[in-house]
Amino acid sequence: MNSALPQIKNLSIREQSLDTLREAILSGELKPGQALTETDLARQLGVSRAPIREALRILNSEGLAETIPYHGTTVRRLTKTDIEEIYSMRILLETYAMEQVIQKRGSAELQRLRDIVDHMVSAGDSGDLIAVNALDRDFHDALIEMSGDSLLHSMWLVVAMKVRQVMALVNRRNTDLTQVARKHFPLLDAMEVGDVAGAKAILREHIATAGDLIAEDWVEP
Amino acid sequence: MNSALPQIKNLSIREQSLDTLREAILSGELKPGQALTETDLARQLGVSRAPIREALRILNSEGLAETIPYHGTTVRRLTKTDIEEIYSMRILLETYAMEQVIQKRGSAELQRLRDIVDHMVSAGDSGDLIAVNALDRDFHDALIEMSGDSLLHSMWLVVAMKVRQVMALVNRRNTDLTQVARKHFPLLDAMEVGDVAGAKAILREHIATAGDLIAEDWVEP
DNA sequence: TTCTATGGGATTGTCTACAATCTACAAGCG
DNA sequence: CGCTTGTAGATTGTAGACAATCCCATAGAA
Repeated sequence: MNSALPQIKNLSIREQSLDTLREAILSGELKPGQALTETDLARQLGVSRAPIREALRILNSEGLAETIPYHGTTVRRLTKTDIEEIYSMRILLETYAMEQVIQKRGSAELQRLRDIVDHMVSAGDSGDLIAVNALDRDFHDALIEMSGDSLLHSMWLVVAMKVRQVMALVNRRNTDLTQVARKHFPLLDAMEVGDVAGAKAILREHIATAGDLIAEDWVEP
Repeated sequence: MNSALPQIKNLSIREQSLDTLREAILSGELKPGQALTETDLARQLGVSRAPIREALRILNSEGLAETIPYHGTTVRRLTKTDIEEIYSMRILLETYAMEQVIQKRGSAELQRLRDIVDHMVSAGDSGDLIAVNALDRDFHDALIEMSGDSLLHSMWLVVAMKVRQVMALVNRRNTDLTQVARKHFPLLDAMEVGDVAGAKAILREHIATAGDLIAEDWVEP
């Protein structure tokens, strides 16, 4: 049978709640320190507390929420140190992934990355900040995914979520969008010729710069 | 007040269940693939299903269990690829931690590590396999902890759990205990003189060897 | 005034019952 | 005989009620 019908997915209320809450946290809609009261959330989403509680337990172990027994759950606060640690971890995980990718020497992989960067440049030239950010995420996600390491991937998900949250919370200074995207080209070139050390250095600097800019003017409430 | 009384901790049933189940998985008592039926677990532990469910959700996001909707939860299976990825991640996280520790140049830190190794050597000479393993864990945990990076620490916990599980499941060949402990000395020496590259190489080889031995004769059920 | 109980209100923790869904196997149909 | 369809049993998913705990304001005593 060759059906073109779309998959019907009946996600549990727990999963839907989890997705909703996580998205709200990562987009900055729910701010650090904000209370996540089970009863309120249940009422707002029109469900009972049970699935909400299970979703909160998951957010807890993902490091996005924090629960004090009999007191309440809140969106986890982010200190300047947290930001620095997040970006250090990014460097560690991404440079490792990149090394794996380079050693595979797959031309298809590199082409995929080039395509993403090309799109990013276009978006940058048209001043589409949202698209640039989305494609930048795609680029780094692709790098991890192409490493083929599923444990790395699962750990990356945790870090990438925190990165998204930080990006959503920071007052983004007017960066030169046309430049941001083009910064990826030297990286691609180094990867192309199999220059592991060079590529790692570029990537490290690339991420560290972004992290420093954010950590620099990070204000905690 | 300077009381020597032990802390009274009123852990929730969820936490107690979580600890119990996690310990059972990590010790190999609950084997990969084994069913974790909520009703059964609740009956065995003498509690209701609600806290059990929450504990299972946590085990899921820790990667120790796997749930198929309306079908059941099982202890996550471990493939040979999983083992390799776990040990690769160990190398990545531990070498990073070590670099941070070396750059701190703290003599207290190094002394603490030396103490652990000394104890390990004693335990090895008396043929106490359990103690050697525990102290080896202590050594690597200490390394991570001394890095002072809390994000690194939280990610390490996940990996360290998997390592424990793997160690518990593998048929340990008769390794020379008196040798195992002493292998740590070159590492300490390199750290002492601030030889980052050397120390990293030793540590990498140290972990990779252990991982290869296990991955080599890994049999999946 | 300052310290110490004590009560109220809010929140989470737990339990039980019921609903929804899945798998496997058997019954019906061509 | 082969395929579809229905049904039973097991398991998870959800709901709502009740219990336990914590924080804070408030009243009272030294």
